[in-house]
Amino acid sequence: MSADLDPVIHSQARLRIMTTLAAMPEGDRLTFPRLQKLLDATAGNLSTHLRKLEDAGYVDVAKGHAGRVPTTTVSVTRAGRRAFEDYLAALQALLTPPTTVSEEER
Amino acid sequence: MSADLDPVIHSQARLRIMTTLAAMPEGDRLTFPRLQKLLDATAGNLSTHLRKLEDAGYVDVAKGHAGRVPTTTVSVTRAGRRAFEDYLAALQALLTPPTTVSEEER
DNA sequence: TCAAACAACTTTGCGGCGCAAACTTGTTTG
DNA sequence: CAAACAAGTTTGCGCCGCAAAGTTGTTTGA
Repeated sequence: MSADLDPVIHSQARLRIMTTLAAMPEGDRLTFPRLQKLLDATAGNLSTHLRKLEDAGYVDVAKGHAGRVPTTTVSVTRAGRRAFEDYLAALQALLTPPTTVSEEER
Repeated sequence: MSADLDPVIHSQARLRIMTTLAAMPEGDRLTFPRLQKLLDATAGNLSTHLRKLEDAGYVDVAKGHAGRVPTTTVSVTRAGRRAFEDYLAALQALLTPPTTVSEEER
């Protein structure tokens, strides 16, 4: 009945990633190191989480070059924003207890 | 800096358990089967999650007898309520992005 | 009266997840 | 040219969550 929380988003780390990215104006991107610092995550950790979000189509990970140094940048996709909104709605619903439980007895 | 989400609470299943129990008046208890039905969980699943919450001191699991049938009842502890509130606060904080990121460059 | 079905849990087994250490590739500095 | 550094990625391992199977005790029905 009640929608499940998207497991791709429901995890401390990825939830923070999504929150951070979704707060930016559409189209804006963050560099990998910047995001890493913001979240205070290890690179390895961030890398694997980003991969998962990417596999789900929630973020776009692009390898570009800043000067001659290869730099990875990240942004939310439309689908990502949508999934995040859905997640928030589901969370809201979950945190609202079933309003004085229906009258089905034991 | 930002407080972490209590991992004991941050999980679809246990979050729902805590939400349900915390919505009840202090001292009220739910039977195991009732809770199981409310959450639409398997007994095994519910059992292990309750154990974890119990180990953390967040719920009180009592084995009593209804008539002559042994019945397990559950309720939140004071510590549980407190932990749940803390969790909600931490979640709120997490979902509020770092308000236009501090001016530490690159 | 005794066995078969049922109720209420608990334990087990296993696949998947998240983490940091270790590795890779490329760049700058002494 | 080597040593240190930066930016990621891959690997290995321990923990987690799930449902199937098991346990204990009770009710039903032949």
